[in-house]
Amino acid sequence: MPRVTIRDVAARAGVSTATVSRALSGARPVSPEVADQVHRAVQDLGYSGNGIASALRRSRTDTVGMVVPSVANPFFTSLVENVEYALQQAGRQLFLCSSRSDPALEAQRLRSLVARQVDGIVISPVHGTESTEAVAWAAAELPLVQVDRYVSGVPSDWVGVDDEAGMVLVMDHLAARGARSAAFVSSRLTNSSTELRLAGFRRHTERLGIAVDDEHVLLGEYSIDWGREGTARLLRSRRLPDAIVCADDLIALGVVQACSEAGVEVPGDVLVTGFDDIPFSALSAPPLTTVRQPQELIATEAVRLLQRALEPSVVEPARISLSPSLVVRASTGPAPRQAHPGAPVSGTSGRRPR
Amino acid sequence: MPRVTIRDVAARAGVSTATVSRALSGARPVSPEVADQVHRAVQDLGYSGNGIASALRRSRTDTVGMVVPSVANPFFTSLVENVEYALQQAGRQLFLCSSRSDPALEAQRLRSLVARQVDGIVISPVHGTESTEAVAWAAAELPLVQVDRYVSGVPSDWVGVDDEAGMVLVMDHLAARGARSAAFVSSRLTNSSTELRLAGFRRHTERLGIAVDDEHVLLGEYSIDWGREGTARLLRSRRLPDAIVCADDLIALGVVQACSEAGVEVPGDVLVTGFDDIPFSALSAPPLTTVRQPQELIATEAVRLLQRALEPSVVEPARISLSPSLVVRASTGPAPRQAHPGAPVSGTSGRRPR
DNA sequence: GTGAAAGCGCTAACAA
DNA sequence: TTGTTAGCGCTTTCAC
Repeated sequence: MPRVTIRDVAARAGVSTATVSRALSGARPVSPEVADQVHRAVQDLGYSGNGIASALRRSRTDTVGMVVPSVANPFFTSLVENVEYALQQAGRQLFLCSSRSDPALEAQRLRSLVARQVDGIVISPVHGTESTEAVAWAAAELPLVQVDRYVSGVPSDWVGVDDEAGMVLVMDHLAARGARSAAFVSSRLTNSSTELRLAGFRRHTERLGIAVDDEHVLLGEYSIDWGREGTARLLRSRRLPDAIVCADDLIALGVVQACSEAGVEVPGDVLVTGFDDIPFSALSAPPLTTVRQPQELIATEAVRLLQRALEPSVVEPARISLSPSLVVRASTGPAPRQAHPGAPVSGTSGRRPR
Repeated sequence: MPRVTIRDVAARAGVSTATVSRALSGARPVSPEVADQVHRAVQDLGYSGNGIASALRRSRTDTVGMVVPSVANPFFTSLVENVEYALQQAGRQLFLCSSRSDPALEAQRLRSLVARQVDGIVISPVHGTESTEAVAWAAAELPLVQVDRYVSGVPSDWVGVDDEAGMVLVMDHLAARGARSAAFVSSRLTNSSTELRLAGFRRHTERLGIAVDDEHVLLGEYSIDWGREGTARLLRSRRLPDAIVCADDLIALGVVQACSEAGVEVPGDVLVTGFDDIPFSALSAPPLTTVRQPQELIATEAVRLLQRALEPSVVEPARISLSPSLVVRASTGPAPRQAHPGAPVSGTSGRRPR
C-alpha cells in the first residue's frame, strides 16, 4: 500500500502542505475551520506522518540512545526503566542498546546511534580504558552523559553513586557485627565502580583493623556463577573469613547459594553483603544485606543533565555523586524477631535455633 | 560544530557525492584508487554518515521495534536479549520500548515506532482485547510478529510456547508427586498466555481428579508481591491445597517466600510450581520446579518470521507453538540427596530434619 | 493566516 | 566506472 503523505492530506483538505504541517505540529496558528478540515482529512486517509522525514528536516529526532553492558542484569534494567520514564516525561523516546559487556560491540552501538542522529546518549561504559576511545568520540559528536560507571578523561557529565561511601556503610556495619576478617568477591578491574569499590574495601578494612588475606580478594565477573565459583575458592583456602563482601548482588546471590550448598551457614558461619539492592536480593535465603542505589534519582539526574547538554549554552561537565544507603537484611544477622515485607527472615535460614 | 556531510567528503576526494555513496555502501563497484581517496577523505574529515537521510531516501531503516509489557520481568529481558542477538546477525538493530503493561502506553509506542519507520515490529501484547486495535493497526502498516502472548483476530505471525502443554507437564508431575488438590495463582485474565494456562490447569486437574476449591483460583498480576498476597489468602482459607500452581515464576517466588515466612514448608506442607524458568527461579529457597520456555528458539523464530514478512511475497500468517520442558527442582521435592549446580537444596529449607 | 519554494543529506535512475 | 539529476516527506523561511 502506498503510504499516505502530507501532500495527500493537503490535497484532501484543500490547503497547502505547509498549512497541514502547521495545523498538526501547532508550530504556528491556523484558523479553526482549516484546522478542522485538516484533522478530518487526516482521519479519512489514516495519515500518520513520517518521523524520518521530519527528523531530517528539523535535524532532531526527539530520541535518546542508551547503552548498557547488559539487559539481563536487574540493576541496569531498573536504570533503563527509570531513564525511559524520565525521558517520556520530557517528550523523548529511548533507543536501547546492549553492549553485552563487549567494548567492540559497544563502539558499534555508539556509531550506530550517532548515525541514527539521536539527540543524545546515556551510557554506562563497559570498560575503564577500552571504552574510552568510542565514548570520547561519541561525546564529541553529541551530548552524552555517563551513568553508574564512567571512563575518565572524557569531558562529559556523569551521575552515579558514591561507591566509596557505599563501602564505608558496608564495612562499618560488618565491623559492628564483629567481623575481624573479610574477603572481597568482585569482577576484574575493568571499570570505575569496580575499582572504587575495591579501593574502598581496602581502605576501610585497614582503617577498621579487619584482616584481609591476599588470596581472599577474588576478581571474576558480575554474575551469579562467579559468586559460586568465588565461594568454592574461599572454601578451599586455609580459613574462611568472617565476612564475604561482594561487589554486586548477583555475585552475593551466588555466594549465598554456594554457602548453603556447602553447609556453611549465612550469617552464622560467615556474613555476606551485596551491592545495588536488586529486587531479588530480598528473596534469597537468607535475604541480602546490601547497598541501595538511588536509581530514580540517578535516572532523573541523568535526563536532566542531558537536557541541559542539549541547550546551546556550553557549560562545564558535571559529576554528580549520589549517596547510597545500607539495607540490612538477614545475611549479616542477627535475624530480627518479626518478619516484614521486603526483609523476611524467619524460617529461611538453615540451622538457626528457633 | 557543523556536521560534515557526504558533499564535504566528495569535494575533498574530488569525486561526486554519488561515487562517495557507492564507495561507502558498496552498492556498486568503484575503482580502487577512487575508493582509496574516498576513505582517506572520510578519515580526514571524520565523516560518519547520516542514517536519517539515508533512511528517508531508501525508505528503510534497518531497525526493528520491539514492545514488551515490562523490562523488569526477567522473562521478557531474556526474550529481548535473544531477539536483539538474532537481529544483529541479520544486520538489523533493535529499538526497544516498554509498554509498562498499559494498553494506552502500548498504543502510543506503536504509533511512535510506525512514525519512526521501523522496518518491522516484534510485540508481546499487554492485553487480550484492549491491545487489539493498536496491534491490528500497526500490523496493517508494517510487518509485525507477536511473541509469547497474542491478541486474536489480527492476521499476523505468532511464536510462543504451547501453554497447554506446559500445564500438562506441571499437572502430571504434581499428580505423580501425590497432589490430590491444587490452587492456581495467576494474573487477571488479560491475555492469551494467562487464559491458556488457566484453561490447562482446569482441564488437567479435572482429568487427573485433582480437587480445586473455587476460592483457590486467585487472579492478580504477574509479580512477586501478588504471589505473597495470594499466599496470604490461601492461608486464610479453610484448608491449604497439596499444591500451589503459579502462572509465572515471579508469582511462585512470592509464594515460596510467603510460605517460608508463615512457617509453611515447601515442599513438605505444600508443593509449588512456577512457569518460565527465569534465572532466579533456581535461587529461591527452595529452588522452583518450573516450565522452561525455549527462549532462544522463540527469538530466532520471531526474527525469521519477521524477515519473511519483509519479503514482498505475501504469505499466510504463521502460528508457531513451541514445546516447553519441565525443570524439576526442590519446590516439588523430595529433595535430591546431592546438591548440584542450579538446583541446590540442602540446608536451605526451614524445619526439615537434617 | 496562508502558500510557494527551497532545501535537510542521501541514493537510485539515467546518461555518458 | 563515474557524474548529473531528481527526489524521499517534511518544515520553514519569505512573501503576501
